Amino acid sequence: MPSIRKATRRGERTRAAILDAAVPLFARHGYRGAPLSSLAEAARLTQPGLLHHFPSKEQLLLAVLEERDREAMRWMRDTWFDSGTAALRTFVALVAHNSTTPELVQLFTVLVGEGVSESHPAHEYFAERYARLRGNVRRAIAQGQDTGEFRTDVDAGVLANLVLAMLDGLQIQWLLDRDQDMTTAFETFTEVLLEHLKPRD
Amino acid sequence: MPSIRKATRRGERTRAAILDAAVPLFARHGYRGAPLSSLAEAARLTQPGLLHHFPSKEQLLLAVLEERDREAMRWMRDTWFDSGTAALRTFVALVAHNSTTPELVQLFTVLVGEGVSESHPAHEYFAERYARLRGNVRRAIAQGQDTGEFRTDVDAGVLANLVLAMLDGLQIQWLLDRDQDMTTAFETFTEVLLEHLKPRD
DNA sequence: ATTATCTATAGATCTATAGATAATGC
DNA sequence: ATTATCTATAGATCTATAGATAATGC
Repeated sequence: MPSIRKATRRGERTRAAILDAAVPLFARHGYRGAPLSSLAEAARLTQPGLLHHFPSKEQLLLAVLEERDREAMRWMRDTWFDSGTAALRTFVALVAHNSTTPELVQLFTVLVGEGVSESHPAHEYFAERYARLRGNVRRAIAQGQDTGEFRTDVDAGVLANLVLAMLDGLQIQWLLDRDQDMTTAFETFTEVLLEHLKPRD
Repeated sequence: MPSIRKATRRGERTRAAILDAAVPLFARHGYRGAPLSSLAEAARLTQPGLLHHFPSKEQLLLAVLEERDREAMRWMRDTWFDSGTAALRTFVALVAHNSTTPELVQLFTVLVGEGVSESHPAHEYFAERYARLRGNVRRAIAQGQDTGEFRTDVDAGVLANLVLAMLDGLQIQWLLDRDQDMTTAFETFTEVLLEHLKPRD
């Protein structure tokens, strides 16, 4: 309290409120389907009021993605790198966790779909995000291979592709029909994969 | 020629031209990102000229999806139902085929992403499409289980989810980075799955 | 004094309709 | 005669800017 400058200056609070308010709207309607006016209204501001904090809609989108990505990363920090098996099983826990936050799942699914378009402001962002995630997963699997935990005659990069693809694909189906249980499905996938990865004699 | 009424009445040709011209634009920019004016221009019409054939942009979108779905279905008709193994391997061939038509892959990936939003005009369409595809895949696997080709202690419905999810997920990664070879990846997945499905002693 | 927020509005763009003109095909 | 296409435009909506007013915090 004494030496720390009051951290909640008004601007910071408003900025955070805008980022929070934008999540459900971008999730429900996508970037192109959510007008600035509705984003501002959700944050209890006028539209120029919002633009005082984010100079354009594009920059707001990127700020939302970075903010939510940072939070998602925090969730699974540290857990990964004990063993390859533990790393893969952590993804099952991640999927189970995601089932409790449909809004965030929808945010990323809707935006990555839009973002496949090269003309979309988050196209580069998603390309880089996947490259990074793929690298993380690949390294976890390669480490399991190095320690003799996993068989070595399979390409860790390809397996990383499969893991990420399964996450995204199951989310799509779940969002289109909540009866499709993505946790059970991903659990099955993970066990099939781990069985396959057992070193052969 | 004699009794068949001239099949290419002008209206039908224009309608087909509109549907064809819409594919690359919806693929590149999504439904919300592709204005009617650009769709009309690509079909060499004015905007009201286009709306003479499709009374609204929504109806045009649905017509495009149904048209392209019909074509995609034609591609893999009949092949499926010989054996469960053949059915699953057919999907590998489908992925290889898809690699040659990035525009169509992008069309469906971008639109299904947008379509996850309940406010999107194709939301219902995609929900039904996935239910139908899932049923088809599930039946192929269940048939393999009935004939003793596959082990029976796994849920065919869950496996159908996995197969469709993998298709979609790999497409996303491929579209974001064409270096990600989805055919090899899907082939690996299929072999892992088939190995797992071998009946145990 | 500086930062946040608002009112007002420019300027572009978007879907859809009305009604006139041109082309087509029985 | 019917269908296709066009011109013109209504009416809504969208992003962003200019400039005035209100609130905040050293």
